[in-house]
Amino acid sequence: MPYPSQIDRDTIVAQALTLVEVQGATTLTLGKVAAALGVKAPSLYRYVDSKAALIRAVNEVTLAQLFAELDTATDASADPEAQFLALALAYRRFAHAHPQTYVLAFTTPDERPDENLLVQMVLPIQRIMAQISGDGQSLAALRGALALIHGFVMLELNRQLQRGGDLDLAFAQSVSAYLAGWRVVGSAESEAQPMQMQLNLPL
Amino acid sequence: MPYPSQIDRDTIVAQALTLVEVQGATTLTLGKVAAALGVKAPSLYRYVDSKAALIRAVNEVTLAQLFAELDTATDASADPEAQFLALALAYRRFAHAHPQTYVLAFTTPDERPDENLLVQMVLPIQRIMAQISGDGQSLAALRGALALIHGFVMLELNRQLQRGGDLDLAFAQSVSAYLAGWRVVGSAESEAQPMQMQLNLPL
DNA sequence: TCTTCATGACTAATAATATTAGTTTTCATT
DNA sequence: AATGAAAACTAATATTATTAGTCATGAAGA
Repeated sequence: MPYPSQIDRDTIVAQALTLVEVQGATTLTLGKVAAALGVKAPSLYRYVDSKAALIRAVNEVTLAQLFAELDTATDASADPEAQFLALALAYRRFAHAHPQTYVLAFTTPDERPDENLLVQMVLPIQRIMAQISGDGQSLAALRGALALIHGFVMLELNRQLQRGGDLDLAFAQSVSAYLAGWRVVGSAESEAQPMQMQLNLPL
Repeated sequence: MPYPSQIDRDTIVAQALTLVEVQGATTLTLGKVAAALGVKAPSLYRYVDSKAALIRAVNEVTLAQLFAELDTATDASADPEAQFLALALAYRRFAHAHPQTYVLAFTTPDERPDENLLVQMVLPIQRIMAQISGDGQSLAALRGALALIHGFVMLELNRQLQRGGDLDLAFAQSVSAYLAGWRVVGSAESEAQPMQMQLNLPL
């Protein structure tokens, strides 16, 4: 039974994603993807423009999955802070469950996914953030929140938090502290303070 | 004048670093590094074990530079919060000045630099953080601070903060908010709250 | 001065991959 | 049964990293 292997683009992307998660992104090769599908490497080119395009597709699937998880984690009944923390924890849980593909999606210098996907992903978090901080500040607060969550996860996944201690607790505490801080700033509606500090600095 | 080009390891690493910063990390090739030094690729192997080792060396230089900048930015006379913000701004300024090498140093999945270097880099920030948050929490607070700063910078460098607005301000505000939040948590010395929230969540 | 030898560069060769070009198999449709 | 498109294949090319073995240089000792 020679030829008819009958693969399609989605299967290829799914297989590549699995291989990345299992063997790491750096060792991914078109040959391996093809072999896993019972096919030779050049056959993939009928469905995928290049290895770069394949990685881009993998990254888009990863983001879509993360997006779906965040959607699942939203619970409109809870108060905004609890909702936000729930989203942060769901986000981190996803990254822990898919470390290789998460890192790949957010660090591939070129084959970054479509920006619209990122915007979409952030919607649940943004909605909630607008409730916590003042409207004028909500974009800044959102950016900092993403930075904190993404940064924490990246440091963890890159094994740069190796001095023991309870990382779950540190994450929850840091996110809580960040929220508490914006609550203060938001209610005082003083954006003068950070501005001033910025100008006071050396360098 | 044939052979004696006389290169050495430091020169090679410096040249590689320059090429990364100018042309990007993905297009770095041993051939280019060698050519820039008036030499052929195999000659590099007398000084460097492999391309991976070269990248590791580049990453260590990058971290050492960042470390030095942070040291310069510390001003013991200022109050802890101003000091911290100064460090955060210096950190971000470095990342903006060396985007390619910064990203490379923190995202190369394998050729990550020696962990001791990371610990060293963090010392100035850690010293100050211990003054701001309670001692018991200082490690957690430090981790969150690094996450926020590193995460913000990574999102910027990966062009994932594209919706306009004043990024300088957002950064300063977010760092300030984070600090303010820990001041609250620290003074209330209640670590029960985030703990509890963590357990209250859906999922 | 001549020889020798280590150093440091070189050329040539190998292996792994991505990618392209051209060929063959299969199978549905005439 | 013949044909033609679809989908796989094999063969070939280009780029790199890496290794093996060769040659030039200049200092140290005869």
